[in-house]
Amino acid sequence: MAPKWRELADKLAERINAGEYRPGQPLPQIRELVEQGEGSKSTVLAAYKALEAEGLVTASRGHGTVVRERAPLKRLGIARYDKAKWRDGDEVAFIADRVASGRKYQRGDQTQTVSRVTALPEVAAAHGLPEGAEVYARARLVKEDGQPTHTLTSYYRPEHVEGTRLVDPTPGPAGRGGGFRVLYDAGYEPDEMKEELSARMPTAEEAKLLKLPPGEPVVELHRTTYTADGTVIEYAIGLHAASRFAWEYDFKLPDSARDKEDRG
Amino acid sequence: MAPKWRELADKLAERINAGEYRPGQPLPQIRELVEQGEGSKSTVLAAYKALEAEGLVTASRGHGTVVRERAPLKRLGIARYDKAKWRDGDEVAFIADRVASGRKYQRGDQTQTVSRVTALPEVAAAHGLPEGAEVYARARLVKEDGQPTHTLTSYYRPEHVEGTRLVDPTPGPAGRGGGFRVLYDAGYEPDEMKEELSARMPTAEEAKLLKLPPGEPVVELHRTTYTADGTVIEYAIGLHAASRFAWEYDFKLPDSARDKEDRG
DNA sequence: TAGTGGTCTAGACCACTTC
DNA sequence: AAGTGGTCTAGACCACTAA
Repeated sequence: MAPKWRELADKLAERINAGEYRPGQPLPQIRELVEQGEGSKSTVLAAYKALEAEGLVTASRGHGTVVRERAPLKRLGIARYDKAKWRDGDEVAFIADRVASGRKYQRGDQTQTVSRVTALPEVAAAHGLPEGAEVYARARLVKEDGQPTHTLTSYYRPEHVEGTRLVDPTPGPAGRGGGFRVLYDAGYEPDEMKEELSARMPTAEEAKLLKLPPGEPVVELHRTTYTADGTVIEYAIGLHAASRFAWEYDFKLPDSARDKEDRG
Repeated sequence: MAPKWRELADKLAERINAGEYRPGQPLPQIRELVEQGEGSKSTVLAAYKALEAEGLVTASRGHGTVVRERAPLKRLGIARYDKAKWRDGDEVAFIADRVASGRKYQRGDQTQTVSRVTALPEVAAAHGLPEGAEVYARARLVKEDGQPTHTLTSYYRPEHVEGTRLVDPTPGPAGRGGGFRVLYDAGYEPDEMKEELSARMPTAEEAKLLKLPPGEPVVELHRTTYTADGTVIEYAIGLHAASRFAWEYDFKLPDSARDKEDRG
C-alpha cells in the first residue's frame, strides 16, 4: 500500500499526462483537495511536492501550482564549433548560433569574469600542469530572456593567453569570434575536442545561481580542446539546466582491427 | 531568511562535504536533533528529505540515514562499439566490455524480451516508416550485482531481422557478438551512429523499475545506427541511472568552409 | 522487541501575488 | 484585503531493520 500522498500524486500525474491539466494550467488548490477529503493539508502538500520534485509542476505562493511548460530543448551538436563561425565570421560564435536557431541575443545575456587562480586538481591534470599551478579562469553565466541557462568556465594556460583580449575582464563575449578566435590568432588553432557529460542533482547553491526549479537536474560538461598537434589549449567546465539542452553526437564506429591511427 | 529546515540541511550538507560525515556513515538520528532543539520532528525530517533529494544521503527505516557512497562512474566512450568486438570476437560485446573494465558478468544480469509492436511515432520517424508501422522491440534491463543500472530497448525493421536469432525471445544476450553481429551476418553492417542525450527526473514508475533512490536523475539516450550507405538498422532508447555513467566523445572540429563531405 | 525513518492530523501562522 | 502555497508544531501511529 503506497502512502496516501503518493497515490494522490500518481493520480494527478496521470491526469497531467492524459492532458486533463495542460501546461500552464493550474492544478486544484491544496485547500480544495483537503475539503474534498484527499487528506490533511500536509498530506496534499506532500503530493504536490512530489510532483514538483518530478519536474511536472511548479508552485508559487499566492498564485497556485501550474503544470510546467516544456521549455524547448536546444540541441547541441558539434556543428556549434564550426571553424567557419569563429575563424571567418564577423559574429561571435554563440550569437551566430542563436541567430541560426531563431533566438535573440540581448545585451546582458552573458556576464563574464576573468581571474588568475590556482588550478583545481582536475584542471591542472587536463593541462598537464603540476598541482598548484596557476591558470586563467574565464567564467560565464549565460542567460536567455533573463533566465540563466548555463555556466561555462574556461581554464587556459597563462602562456597561451597572456596579453590577449581573453584576459581583459570586460563583460560580454571575448570580442569578435569569441575565445576560439583569440586562441587562433595567438597561433593555437582549436582542432579537436573531447566532451564528457554526466548528470546529477544540483547543490543548493547551484540551484540558486541557475534559478532552477526543484526537480531539475543539471548536466555537467567537461570539455577539453586540443590543437592539431595535441596541445591542450582550453579545459572548460559547464553546468547546464538539464531541461533546456540535449546533446547530439555523430560518429563512425571504430574498428581497432583495421584503424591505423587509433587514439586511446 | 531561509526556512529552518533549509538552514539545517545546509549545515549538514556542509559537514558532509567537509568530511565530518563520511560515505557510509550515519547522520544523527532525527529524534536526536529534535531533542537538541533543531525543530520539531517534521522540520528535521524536511531537512533530511532535502538532503536525500539532492542525492547526498539515503534513508532507510529501522536503519538510519547514511551518507551516500559515490558509485564508481562507468565511462562510456565510443570504443565500446568497436567493430572488432562484435565482428571478430568470441565474446558478446558487453561482456567483453565488462572484462575490460574489471567488472564481472553474472547470469541474470540481463533480461530481455522481444516482441512485435506498433512503432512509437519517434521510432517510426527514425526508421523512415509511416506512423502505425510495426517493428521488433528488444527490451533489456541490465543489472550489475543485482542492481539495475539501465534499460535499453532496440527497435528494428521486421525485414532486417525476421528469421534471425534477434527475434528469438530467449533471455540473455542475443548470442555470440550480440545484436550487431546478427545485423552484420544479415548483411547490414553497423558503420555509423548518432547518439542524443538528455537528462531529467525519472517518473515514479521508472524510479521503481531502476530502483533509483530519491534524488537520482536519469539520462535518456537515443541512439540511431546506420550502415555505410545510410540505412537505419537500429533505433534504441536507453534509460540510465545518472550516477552510474559518464559519456565521452572525441571529435574533430567541423569546418564547413573546407569540408567537402558535410553531413547535416 | 527496541529503535529507526515515514505518515498523517489539526491548526496557527507566515510570505508572497493579485486585485 | 483576500487568497495562494509554505512553515512549523505536538503528538499518535505505522513500517521496516537489526539484534
